[in-house]
Amino acid sequence: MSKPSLARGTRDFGPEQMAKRTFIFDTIRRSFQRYGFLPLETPSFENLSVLMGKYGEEGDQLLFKLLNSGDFSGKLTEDDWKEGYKPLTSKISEKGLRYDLTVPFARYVVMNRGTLVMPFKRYQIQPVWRADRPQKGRYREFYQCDADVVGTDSLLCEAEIVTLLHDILPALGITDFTVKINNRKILTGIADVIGAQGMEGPLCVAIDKLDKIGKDKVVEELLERGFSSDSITLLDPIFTLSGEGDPFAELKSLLSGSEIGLKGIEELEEVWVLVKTLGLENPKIQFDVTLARGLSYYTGAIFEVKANNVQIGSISGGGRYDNLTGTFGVPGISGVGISLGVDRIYDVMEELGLFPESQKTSTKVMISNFDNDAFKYGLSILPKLRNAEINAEIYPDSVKLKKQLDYADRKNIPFVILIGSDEMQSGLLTLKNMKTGEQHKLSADDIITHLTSAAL
RNA sequence: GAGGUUGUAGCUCAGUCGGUUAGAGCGCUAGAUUGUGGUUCUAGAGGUCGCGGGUUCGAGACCCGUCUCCCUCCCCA
Repeated sequence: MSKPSLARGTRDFGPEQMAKRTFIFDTIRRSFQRYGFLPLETPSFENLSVLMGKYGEEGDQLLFKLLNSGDFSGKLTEDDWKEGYKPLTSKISEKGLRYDLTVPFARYVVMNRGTLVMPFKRYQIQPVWRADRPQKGRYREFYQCDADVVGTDSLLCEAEIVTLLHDILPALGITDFTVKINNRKILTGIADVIGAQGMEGPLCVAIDKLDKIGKDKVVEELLERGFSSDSITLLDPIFTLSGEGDPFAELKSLLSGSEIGLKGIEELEEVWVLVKTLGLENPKIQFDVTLARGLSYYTGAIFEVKANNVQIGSISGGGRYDNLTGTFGVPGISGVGISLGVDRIYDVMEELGLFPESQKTSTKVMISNFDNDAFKYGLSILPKLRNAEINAEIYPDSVKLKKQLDYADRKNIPFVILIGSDEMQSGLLTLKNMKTGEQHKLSADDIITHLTSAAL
């Protein structure tokens, strides 16, 4: 017999936490629905052939792989062991836990493309798993809330993602946030212009750290990653490019030699215009050339949302992927989406004290259990309360009143009905208000009326 | 995956240089109070000192391994 323990990076959610989490889920779901997204659920695990290769090399490593069931090692040879763990893994594992909701969604779209109404807008709220090393705000099991549109190139989708975020976050009480936006095409353009074609991958990784480690360290890293010093010199104006003034105009002259780079800027300008047309006042959006995001499938706009004044990573991220379904044999379906991290949003709200008070009350009234006769009498009252839509319970054991009231107190139950011989004889039950301590003798019907109208 | 750090009662934590029976606060249980919660008082229960090995006459403390928490890198929600 060993002490029970939680698997690394996982958590239980007690009743109190669940009340808060449900609040977050409900708020997000309501906004998704208001924008016309339809619900979808996909399995917790998928064939590895679906998941592998979609998140870069790093991502493949972070996939939780499921060991084949049964005699998974029966057909292995000595050589299989000697080849190392990577080839071995593919021989003993064919399935893995989902890493995000976007790839399973792409799989779903491909498999159902004949029946879907295009453009298809879906939302999906489910847990995902990553074999990461846990840290503050980083878990191995966490929920994502995704909303994606596939089957249209319209930049309205990007603009609607911006307004959607401005709907959800303030509804949760998070008012101080920044939606950072960039475009992969701009990053590609930069790589072209500085003579490092095709190297936007490593360029992104390094440039992404600018605000964290500073220009000098970024330059250092770029040199290590094989960029020539000429290229880095050409990159210089990018470093000094700030969100102020008209960064687009500045960038345009820098990228004048790159068709794709200019396209990226054009797209972003269009998004800005659409956001304004949609009537969003004081949009908290910021163009950030250094925003890169590692996920390899993004091709257009990329988003990241940061809650300000808290030490927690981004609470949301997303972007446009032109060819995600291409890897499943169906090219030409463009999609764009956003993913919100409930667990990080929870941490942010906890840190800022944003959860509304008194969500705790679940039972409104408890019937006491004085003795066997009173218990039976109470059982006849209980369904009347419930039929009147009042959350009610009866104490199951005939123990001392002290204990029963203590139970009600600790469970935050605002009212208790006391039933003894007097009450049974007269039919007038004692209703006790746990907050004020007041008691009144009332008929069962009057109690129902009173509880239905009571503010609590 | 690399580095650092933590682990003692349900919770938060003391525990000196390696030395007798490992402590406190909070919580929990019971009573003071035979039909009344929160406050108060009294009593009580509760420990494989993360786990495994080692050094020692003797280990909660020292050494090695391992797991876990938290942190940095990498990457991400």
